[in-house]
Amino acid sequence: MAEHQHLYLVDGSSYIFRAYHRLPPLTDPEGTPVGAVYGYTTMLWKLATDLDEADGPTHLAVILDASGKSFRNDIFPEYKANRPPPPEDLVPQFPLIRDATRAFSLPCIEEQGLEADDLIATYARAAQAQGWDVTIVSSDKDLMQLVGEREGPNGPARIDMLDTMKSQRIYIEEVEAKFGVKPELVGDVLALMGDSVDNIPGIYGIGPKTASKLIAEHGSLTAALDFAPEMKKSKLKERLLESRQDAEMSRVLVTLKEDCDLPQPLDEFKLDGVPPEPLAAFLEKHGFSSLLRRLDSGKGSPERPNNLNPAKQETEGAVASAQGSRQPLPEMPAVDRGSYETVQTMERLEAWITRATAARLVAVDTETSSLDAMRAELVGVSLALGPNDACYIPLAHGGNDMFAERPEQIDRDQAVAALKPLLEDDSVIKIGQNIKYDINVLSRYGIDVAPVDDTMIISFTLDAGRGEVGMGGHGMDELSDRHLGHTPLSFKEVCGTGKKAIPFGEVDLDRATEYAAEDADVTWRLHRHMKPRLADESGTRIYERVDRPLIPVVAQMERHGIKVDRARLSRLSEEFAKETARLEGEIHGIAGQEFTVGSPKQLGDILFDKLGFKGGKKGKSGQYSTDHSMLEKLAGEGAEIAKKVLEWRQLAKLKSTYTDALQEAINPDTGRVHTSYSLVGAQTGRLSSTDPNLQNIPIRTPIGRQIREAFVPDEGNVLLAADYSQIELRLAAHMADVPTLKEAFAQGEDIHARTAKEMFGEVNRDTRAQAKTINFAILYGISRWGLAGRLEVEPDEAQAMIDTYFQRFPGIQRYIHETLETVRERGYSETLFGRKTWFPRINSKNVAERQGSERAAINAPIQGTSADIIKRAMVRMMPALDDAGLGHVRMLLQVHDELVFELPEGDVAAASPIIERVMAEAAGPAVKLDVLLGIEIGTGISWDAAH
DNA sequence: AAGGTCACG
DNA sequence: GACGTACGTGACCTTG
Repeated sequence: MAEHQHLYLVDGSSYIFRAYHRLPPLTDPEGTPVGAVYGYTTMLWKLATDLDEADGPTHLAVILDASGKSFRNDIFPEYKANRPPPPEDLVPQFPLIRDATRAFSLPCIEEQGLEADDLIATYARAAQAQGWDVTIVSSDKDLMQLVGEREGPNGPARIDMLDTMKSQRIYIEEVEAKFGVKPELVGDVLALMGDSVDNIPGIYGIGPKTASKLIAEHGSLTAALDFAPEMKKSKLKERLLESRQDAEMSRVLVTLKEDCDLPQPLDEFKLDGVPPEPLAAFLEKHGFSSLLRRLDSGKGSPERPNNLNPAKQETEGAVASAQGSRQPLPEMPAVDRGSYETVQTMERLEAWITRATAARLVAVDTETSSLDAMRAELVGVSLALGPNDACYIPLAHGGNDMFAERPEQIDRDQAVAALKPLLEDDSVIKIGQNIKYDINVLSRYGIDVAPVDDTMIISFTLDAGRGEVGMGGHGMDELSDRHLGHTPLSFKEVCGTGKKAIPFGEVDLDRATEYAAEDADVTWRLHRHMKPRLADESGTRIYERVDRPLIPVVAQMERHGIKVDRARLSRLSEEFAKETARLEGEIHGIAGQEFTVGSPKQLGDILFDKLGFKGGKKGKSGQYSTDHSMLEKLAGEGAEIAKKVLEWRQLAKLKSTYTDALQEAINPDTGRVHTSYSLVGAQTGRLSSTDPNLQNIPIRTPIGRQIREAFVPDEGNVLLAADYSQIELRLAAHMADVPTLKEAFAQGEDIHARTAKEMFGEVNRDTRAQAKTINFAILYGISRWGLAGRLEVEPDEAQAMIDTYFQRFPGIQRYIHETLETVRERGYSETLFGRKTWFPRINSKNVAERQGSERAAINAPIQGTSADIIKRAMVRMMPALDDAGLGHVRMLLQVHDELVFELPEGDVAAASPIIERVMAEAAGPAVKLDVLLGIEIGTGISWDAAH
């Protein structure tokens, strides 16, 4: 009797996508993401060592999708065209899958022009024909067409499937349960359903239910389509008649090709034990130490012989292994600026590109003529592959100076063309310090830099709040000082400062190389130093899944920019100029003298000394306070001059900060305004916006709103503004677990009115306004004096309100207490998604300092969670719109709880529900909220009109 | 460069 | 008894 043979065919490509999404984002000691590879490795381990199991494999091969187009694209060019690009930290794992397979000494099959499914089908049929049993390790629904039944001892051999992720075998019964038809009809069902991920059209409006019903009733796709004319009138009938061709083409697309040429004969798939040496080297390299120990202990197999459940069970072990096994990093040699190369020939450039491609990790820095990425000219590029292994490629030095001799340099276009494949190579990670800048500069030269890693953002993930106040502590010079004990050449030292400053393009090449190559070198070193800390300090999740994928998204928003109506701003500027001039005259008249109205010092002296109004001095400067609340108070007492100064200030502010400045900010090439978002701007994880700041455009007063009317869509388009309604209060309700608030949100109540009712028993304009103030006070960390000041009541009364609030909304007090306890103990707060913010002064002896930290610490988890949620929505937004054929919708702005889009008017109906869904569901699946996230959407021909 | 003020969430 | 009083930002103006 022939020995029983059982072939396992592993669908490698589909496995790693699922492993990526199911497993935590681990990184190896060098900082390369390996979560999916780890999952894949444990699965292979289990399979390859299951030889002795009853239903285990005697033969095994891994089948992968080859890159590039398949024959299906010849049938239908748009096949798989809608696929969003794979996640950034998954891309570099693809080549590692092949490494892992080779490490097990297993065959790894892929063929240009064929998909893994076709090879699997072909091998499965070939093995079946020889009387072997076959198990397909996959859960892909297309492959379910192959599943068959063993029809008695002499019938054809069995083909089944194994979903290792769910530890589930898929036999014919499971296929029938899923599709309502036998496996041979599954293709007919799929042809009707279509598949949005693969862009198989199917028939619009027919989903899995209708499709399987039709096929089950009529017995085949052709029969169902033939029957359509006899159906009674319905939408379904119309669609079947209209889209018959689509369905027939879809049927061809979902058909598996079962007669490919076999790249390797079946016999070579024989399992013969796993040679330990290459496997050990692989496990060692990637820090999979728990697997390595098992290998060393000679067991050769994981400890669970009976159940197939590697993924779930291995998760914790994986974390432990990736974190625990890391050896101390080798010392890096001191920075030696003399070691850097100036690359001046194509030959040398090609050599660097070849080495960088092989290294799979390269630090990149661009030198330019401007800090504004949307205007900067490329002056040079530096690369680093290791400590003191860096170069500078000058591209536009000396070009502007007609008298100096232009130093030898590679032609810029030629260099850009040569660098493009490297900078776009999926398997090479480009490290940058604030790489969003380089992405945007290079994007204007036709290079789409990806995948990327960013030392500034890694630093922010690890150390937000830890640095000195100001710069935020994530600039390169500070990081280099702090982590490497090295002070790099500063830009000032190289280019000078103030009037004597020269553009970088005029720096001589030796000096330029020292500066530029050092920046890349230092960036590479910082990456080596900090990236592994992410795993050790539980920063990987927020970095890999939120902040890092956000980089290209925000970069694109910046490149889009937003159109601004210059003429409209100019008219407003004129109006404001006239008004301020008039007011200034009147103010001088009342004061009885001329003075600078814009000087708080002079104004204070006029008001309180000359005119004799009562008011207090302020702080150490000894200057009178003249701020809004003080002027309001004086105005309330009848001071005409205070009213006029208030009005003057409003108009002067609007003119200088908005109507004048925004006109200046219009980019001459694009005609639009391109802000720059900082991903490390706010300690809580919020973005910030600069040059110009588009997150503080006026909205609260009618006069200010006129500025919003100048933000407009392109012709034929509209602006769409979508914002989270009361997101921070909703999050507070969830995080502090406040039943009353949660219920109020669930009922869709006006939350401030509800608070007023709880607090004062009565809802009117006054009590609602007070309640609103109290709600915000809670979010910001309350004090009786602060609240008293805002509500203009006595501190005792404010304290009574706080007590009532805590009583009516149990949970809040506990949240505040527990948050502070944790922060005092650990030094940092955490959002629901694990983002940390450090509070180094939380235990300060200085009371003001300490209490300030306490208030910030109460607020940070709430503000930070809200920031995490909208960031997650931003990351998912374009793929979701793309899927719906709305890839042309442009996401332009983010204002903390609001996203602004530009799209053709006709697409509003299609895009709105997608935008709403992505935003509303952005917390999941990582976090399940007890409250719904409400989204409000508006559209219009200006940003103002969209609200 | 610092302080004051005020625009936003 | 001090210390100042709501969280997070960025831009502009005046002053030293």
